[in-house]
Amino acid sequence: MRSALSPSPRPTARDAIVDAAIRLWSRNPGATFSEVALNAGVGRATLHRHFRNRDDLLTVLAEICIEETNEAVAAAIDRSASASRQLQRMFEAVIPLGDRYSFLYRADIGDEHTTAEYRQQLDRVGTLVGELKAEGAVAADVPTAWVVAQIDQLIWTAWNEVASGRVAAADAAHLAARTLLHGLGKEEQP
Amino acid sequence: MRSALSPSPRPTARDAIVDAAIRLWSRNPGATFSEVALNAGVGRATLHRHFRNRDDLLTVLAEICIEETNEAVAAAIDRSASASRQLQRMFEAVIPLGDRYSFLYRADIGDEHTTAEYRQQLDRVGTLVGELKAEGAVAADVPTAWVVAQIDQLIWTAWNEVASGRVAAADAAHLAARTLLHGLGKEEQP
DNA sequence: TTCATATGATACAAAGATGCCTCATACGAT
DNA sequence: ATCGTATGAGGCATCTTTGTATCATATGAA
Repeated sequence: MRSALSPSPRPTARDAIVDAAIRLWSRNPGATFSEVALNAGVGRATLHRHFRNRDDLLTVLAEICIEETNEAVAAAIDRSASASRQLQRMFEAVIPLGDRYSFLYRADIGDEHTTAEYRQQLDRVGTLVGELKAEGAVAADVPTAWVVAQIDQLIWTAWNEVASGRVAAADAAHLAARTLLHGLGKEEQP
Repeated sequence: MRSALSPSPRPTARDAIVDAAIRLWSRNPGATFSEVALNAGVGRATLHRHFRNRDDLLTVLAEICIEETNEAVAAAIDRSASASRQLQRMFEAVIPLGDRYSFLYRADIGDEHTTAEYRQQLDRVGTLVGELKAEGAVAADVPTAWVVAQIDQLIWTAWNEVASGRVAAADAAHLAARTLLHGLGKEEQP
């Protein structure tokens, strides 16, 4: 009998499927189950054994994404630092993840639990925005929802520009933070 | 015989299809041809008479979008004004169009001509960015590609925030321009 | 009225995706 | 070595979508 600590007996197949699905659906959201199985190097039957249907797999992917993002953010954030510093660290931690999870932007997740967790992530960003405002880094008259939307978009835009080679990976996080806080005009205090 | 000026004899059906497809695919990009036909109030056969297949319809929609966007921008831009002013006017003109054409963001257009025209639109924005830099409204050290990407994203983000009621429609364009040029930090010169 | 054309309803075949099943096999734990 | 389990290959029935064709009808122009 296997240890109670590893609920999945042979995780290789499952992991291969998850990886293949992420890789494949990033380029083609309509890729079929057969293609995913082929790309994962497993039989289509095996895929159905692990994931009942498309939505099931998609939900699992979304939850993995959310979990990994939470971990990355938690590891990067230093709550004793200034809010601006936290913002910068968050950009650094999350932008590289865009590579793995950009496809979720086009997919629509039906699962309630997943969407709830996503909303919770946005809420946490909202809290950070509140701190940014309190700190004076963000103007109080700007709607918080607008700032949150900008942060969200900046992450994907930054990843996209890095992925297409138009912006250096090392610059992305700083560029994103600068864009949000100071805009792209000439800096008054260099 | 019909006038040579109107190549489409009875434009109502075609227009109804286009409208329905835009409306439907905005919410569900995977909506079927039958659904589009039903929603347009025409038979599925009629739909096939006007558009050979899905890609055909999608390409036409994309071209309509590009055309309308070009017209809106052309009508709004006053080339004798400052680049900053032109940017603001462009935001004003284009943000409301997001309502009609947001679904194109998730669709992938295979048609070469269409993608070429889209790239051309981005090039025009790039030119405007060049003028913004020359004018000193945008810092010279920021990659032009980054600025273009920001403008592109701002349009959709702005529309989305307006559509969801979190930001007033009247504020959107100004907020977008401010975000891009000055960021969301406290303004040094109020 | 008469005629051409667009349309709606319907049917049909082809293709693809999906979900489920079976069976022989390879692998790991014991 | 043995046993249990996951897997791969393949088959199969079903469902949906798609593209096409047919035919009767409505509409608009002459």
